[in-house]
Amino acid sequence: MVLPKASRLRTATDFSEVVRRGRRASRSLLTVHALPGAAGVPARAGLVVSKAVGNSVVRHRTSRRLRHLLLDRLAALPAGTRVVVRASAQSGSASSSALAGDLDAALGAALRPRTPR
RNA sequence: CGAGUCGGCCGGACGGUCGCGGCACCCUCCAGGUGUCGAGGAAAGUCCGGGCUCCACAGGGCAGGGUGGUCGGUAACACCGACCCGGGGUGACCCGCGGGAAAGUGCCACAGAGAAGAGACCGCUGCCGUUCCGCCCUCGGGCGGGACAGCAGCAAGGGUGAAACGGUGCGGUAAGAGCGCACCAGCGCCCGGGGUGACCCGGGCGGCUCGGCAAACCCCACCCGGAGCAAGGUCAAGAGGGACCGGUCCGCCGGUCCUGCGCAGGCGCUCGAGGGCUGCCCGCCCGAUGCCUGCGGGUAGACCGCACGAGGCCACCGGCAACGGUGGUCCCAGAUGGAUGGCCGUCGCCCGGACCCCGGUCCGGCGCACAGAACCCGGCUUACAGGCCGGCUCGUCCC
Repeated sequence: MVLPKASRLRTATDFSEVVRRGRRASRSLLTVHALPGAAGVPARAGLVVSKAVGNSVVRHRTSRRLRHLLLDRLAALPAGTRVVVRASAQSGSASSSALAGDLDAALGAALRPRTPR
């Protein structure tokens, strides 16, 4: 999809594990699933952009935008964390800056410990 | 110059910055570095045709499907070219699911009397009768005209319809009719000429005349085996079982190697289960550590296929053309949770508004199409903001 090979989720097992067991946080344009993992391996991420988002051209443009946004943020995540970002139906018509806002907000919420303070 | 017609092409440009994938080289591999390449005319719809792969060979008949003017082009086609025929246009040119309706069956709504060897509603004509009017009269009647009823004849005219069983004229008749004749149209047959052919041109004869739908069944000619790159192949892994080694609290735990899942039921091993050759029949092939069913469990990874090809460009030659031949030259995406990009700026184009000496300036705009390769080619079809170029035709004006 996206990033350097080492930073991608590449198997269906990875995806279903993160989506099922990870912490979830939603904003209007997207949903973030995050699952902490063992230190030592780099953080990895994957995208889910369904047909609801639009036709092939729209889907690819959306995932490219999300990919570049994700790339900037991946280094800041705790090592071993696995993240799945799901684009919502409205994301197809959203600008990059709007996507960035929602991504930051959702990522922050998903990474916060389950019992804050 | 205006109007039109046909065809070809482009489909944002430049810069900054941060990134991704393939290949080559450097480096011991990874990482990293350098260089280089990286979406479309439709990549789309997946509608045809092929290459390629597997099904033993890719067989016969029936069924089924497809194509449908002719001659070419091609690997092939439902595609392309030229031509023929029919229709439209002054013309360039356009349109066409373009074999057979005289082999058979069927259908032809509504309207209409009648819709295929049909029909008689209005109408036209004759005969007979009733009745009315006019005239003549030797008062018995006669002649002429109208209306109505019956019988018979007709199909010219009206009317219905998308379509009504040839058209015009003359003869003919009670009225008419291809009933007869002339010419024309159509159909069939024959002869001559031209063309590879569809077909065209000319002449003669015939009976007079025959409707449309084949994207209704059907008939004729020709073509078609099936599945598809998740094709197909190599390797790894795996549940279970076995052997060995080590540890042990004697329950077991860990490691290495070999094999490549277990259980139940059924059918079979040349007198053959089952499978393959699309369906059926024939014919044929494979076939025993096998096949089928149920239950439980495991693996869902890597590589090859996979990008040098019916390839692009240029020149010359052959051909009206589609296209072919020869020579030169170039290497041009290859991902696999899926690269080919994100953000910013300048310019260009478009839309709206304002100013303004009709051409510019300024401001605003989430305005700049359709759309993203997935085994590869040849087509078709569909979508598309805006723009460029050329051929030809008609009209007008000037030389």
